[in-house]
Amino acid sequence: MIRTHDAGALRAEHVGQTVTLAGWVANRRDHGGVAFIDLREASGVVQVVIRDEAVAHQLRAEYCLKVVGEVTARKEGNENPALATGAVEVVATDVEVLSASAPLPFPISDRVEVGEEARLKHRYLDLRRSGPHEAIRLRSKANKAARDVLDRHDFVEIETPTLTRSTPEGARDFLVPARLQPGSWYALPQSPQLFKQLLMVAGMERYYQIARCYRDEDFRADRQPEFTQLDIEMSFVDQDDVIAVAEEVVVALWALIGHEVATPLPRMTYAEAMARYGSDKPDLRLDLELVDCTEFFADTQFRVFQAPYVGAVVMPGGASQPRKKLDAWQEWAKQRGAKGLAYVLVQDDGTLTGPVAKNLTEAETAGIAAHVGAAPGDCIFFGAGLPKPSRALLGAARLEIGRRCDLIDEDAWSFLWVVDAPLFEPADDATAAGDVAVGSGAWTAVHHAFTSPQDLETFDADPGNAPAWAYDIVCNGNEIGGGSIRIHRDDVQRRVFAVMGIDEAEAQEKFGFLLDAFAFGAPPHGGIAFGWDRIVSLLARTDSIRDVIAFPKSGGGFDPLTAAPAPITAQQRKEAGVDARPPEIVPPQA
RNA sequence: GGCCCCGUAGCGCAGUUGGUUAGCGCGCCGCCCUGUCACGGCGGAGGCCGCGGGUUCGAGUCCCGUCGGGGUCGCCA
Repeated sequence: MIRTHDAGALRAEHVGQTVTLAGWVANRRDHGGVAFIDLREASGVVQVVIRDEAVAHQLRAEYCLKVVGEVTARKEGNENPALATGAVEVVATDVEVLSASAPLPFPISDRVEVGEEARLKHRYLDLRRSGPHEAIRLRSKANKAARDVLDRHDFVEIETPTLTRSTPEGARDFLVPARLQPGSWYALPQSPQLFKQLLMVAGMERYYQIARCYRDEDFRADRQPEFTQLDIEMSFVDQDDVIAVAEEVVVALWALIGHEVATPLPRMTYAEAMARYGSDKPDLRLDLELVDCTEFFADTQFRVFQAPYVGAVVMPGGASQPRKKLDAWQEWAKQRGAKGLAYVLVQDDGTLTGPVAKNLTEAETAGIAAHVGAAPGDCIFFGAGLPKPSRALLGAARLEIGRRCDLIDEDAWSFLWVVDAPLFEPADDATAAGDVAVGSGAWTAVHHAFTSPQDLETFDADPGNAPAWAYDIVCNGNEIGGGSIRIHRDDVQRRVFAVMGIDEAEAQEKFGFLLDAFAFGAPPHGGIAFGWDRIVSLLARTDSIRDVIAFPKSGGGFDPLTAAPAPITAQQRKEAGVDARPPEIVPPQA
């Protein structure tokens, strides 16, 4: 090592020692006859005193230096309590510039706000800043914590292919041309799902992997085209076994930031989550629930409330909102595709006002505040229509109320399992809401096609009401992981495909290798996958998963650092076989 | 794909109703400075106001288009 000591580790006990340090010029204060350099490296910062003006004068920000000098105690009054090393300084006897630095595109300072575009383009500089730097280190610790837990339980870490077969899962595949078979393509895996099930057939019994996954979908705030899952699969287990292991991982992760997670974590059924919170990932830091008013308004004269579902959510103190704000709520609701957001204001004297109030009968007016738990001064928002979209709107309103009224404790950690999700949902979202008859049998898997029904005998008789062995873990309103018990019998798997409209030939074409494997004594198995980027961003308390990815992509899947994706040469095109014409596919005659 | 917001110096931003030479802070360059720690002082350089078109005597400012970024809904098991 070039250095003998870590700069950030120097303390009073080192006084008198001659040390060699190596690091970067974080800051320089040149006084002419004497100059001070804040030397920064991974361990921290220490002040270096340079008395040779000629040496000090040439130094600039982010020069990489080797410094030889003596650790001395700072004179009384010169200590810097803001620095861990603030009691000492290093008086340089020799300064060597290991590497000069060009003027920086942005300051490497924790005090200065820098735009994301600039940061990502020079991410190697951004990562010199303490915040981004620590986030990446925390991620490494999270990886280790998970590995330690799983290793303790005899899990085997196994890598699965990233060049694989395109399979019709949820999202669009990234495709890679196969040079040796022009016209044929690999797909990058959306997750190691099928491989981990094959590993169970292979008798590995307990598998895990910190796995990169690829999905070619449109961008959203916290989405990256490549992202990471902690992927886990176990044989001979039921739902409780998987949940127990997952909870151990969660406990170890949050211990990294000094938070003790109390287990077992609470559980809630999917149906309950939707009914009480209008979400399959309720944020329980917010103590506010939807109230079902369908029965209450069963005989209402108000046409808007003559609907299969009427629900409400209360905004505490919302009655005093100016008209402008109430109008803004309408805009907010319209932006989410709703017609609007009906509301009633409960005045301090208990009377009801607002456009909806005059449409209510005397009995309704008298009872509604008590029914929804509204106090004088509150605002009651209503959603009416089909249950699914109405609850979704109220669920979103609930969160918006939480934000606007500052009802969410940002320091709290709230975990829960959402269990008993339905196996299928109608494929056509227009019919998804419930009271419209769905005739075609066009069902799609809520979780994925390999999730086991809870009742293996009856699930295909009434697909819309068949519960699955599926479970999601939710933290502060974020789904941080999800899993299921899988189907291990090929006859059950074929019946599930049949409900989804995947016929034998298609099943064989897409998943033949999995179905084949299941023919050879496949063990009962199940697992879970954690959204690793999201989890680390929660631990690091960053807003975006980009902050916990070393080299993230910006919008549109563009990498500002390497400028990928980029055009390829004609020669590359030719060699890759990108333009190869596939043989004519003749559609089978019906 | 729909909607909303933002593109002005290396970075962060201001720029009035459309009106002289487009400003501020930081950074950068030069000089000065022996106890600073976001050191300080003096001086200086640096702008296709994202791009293209239009309106106008005149556009950073108004209009249309386009590109880039961010958010949001759709989508993403």
